[in-house]
Amino acid sequence: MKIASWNVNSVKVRLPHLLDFLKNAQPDVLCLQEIKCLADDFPRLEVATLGYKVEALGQRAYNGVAILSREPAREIVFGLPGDDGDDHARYLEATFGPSGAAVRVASIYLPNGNPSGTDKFTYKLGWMDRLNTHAAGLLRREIPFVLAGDYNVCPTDDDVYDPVGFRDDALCRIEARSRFRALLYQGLVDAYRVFHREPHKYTYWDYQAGRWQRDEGLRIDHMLLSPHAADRIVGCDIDKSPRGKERASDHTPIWCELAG
DNA sequence: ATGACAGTCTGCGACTGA
Repeated sequence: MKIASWNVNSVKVRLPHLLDFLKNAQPDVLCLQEIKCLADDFPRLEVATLGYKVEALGQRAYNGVAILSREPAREIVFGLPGDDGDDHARYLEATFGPSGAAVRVASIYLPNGNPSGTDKFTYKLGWMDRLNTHAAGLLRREIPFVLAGDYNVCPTDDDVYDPVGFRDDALCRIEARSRFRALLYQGLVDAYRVFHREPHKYTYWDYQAGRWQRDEGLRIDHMLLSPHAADRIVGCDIDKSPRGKERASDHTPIWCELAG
């Protein structure tokens, strides 16, 4: 099962690139973030022509997550549990694959949290605490799962082109990094690091100041695997080709492949 | 450095993102 994740920064604008990616990468499951539209406005017919079904949690103008899949999603959860007052469309989770090799997959769009020291930063940290609590519940069920998406966290200085300049950025603050590590300490595996040890590999490059051309980016899109899912991993990589296109998203896809 | 870039709607400027 090939699972991919991509912050498309508007699914309407990125539709041609999305269709190209589905044709080229052929994922079984694709998690999307920042679709920036209502679920009813997702271009379902266009992706259906390529054989993909859509589950989406959207909102007007901002945020919004979706999961595309060849086979229908089961047992869908809309929204990250733990705060009934949270109305941001940032979390969608469902089960995919045959019952003998089922995988629970979540598409997550973790809050950015900038500027640090504001209510936005507090919201980010609270969201990460809820994600840790939710992951603990998933682990107790002993179902293989993959938490895929835009975490808005650079786990270490190796994941930032300018660690000094980003020292006080919400993406690099110790409060965010410690909560990301808490996910790892629960037993989750950073799929990319299973296969790639080298520093300065990125999934995001700012539109400004020629960051893409200079390869000055951030590694903030991650696929965290439960131990049972990690047992099955046979590959993981960042696909840089969509970022180089005209009118690209500022993020590029990451994917992993699980046996079975 | 008042900045850059890109998306959305409140729309031809303001807000958000990372």
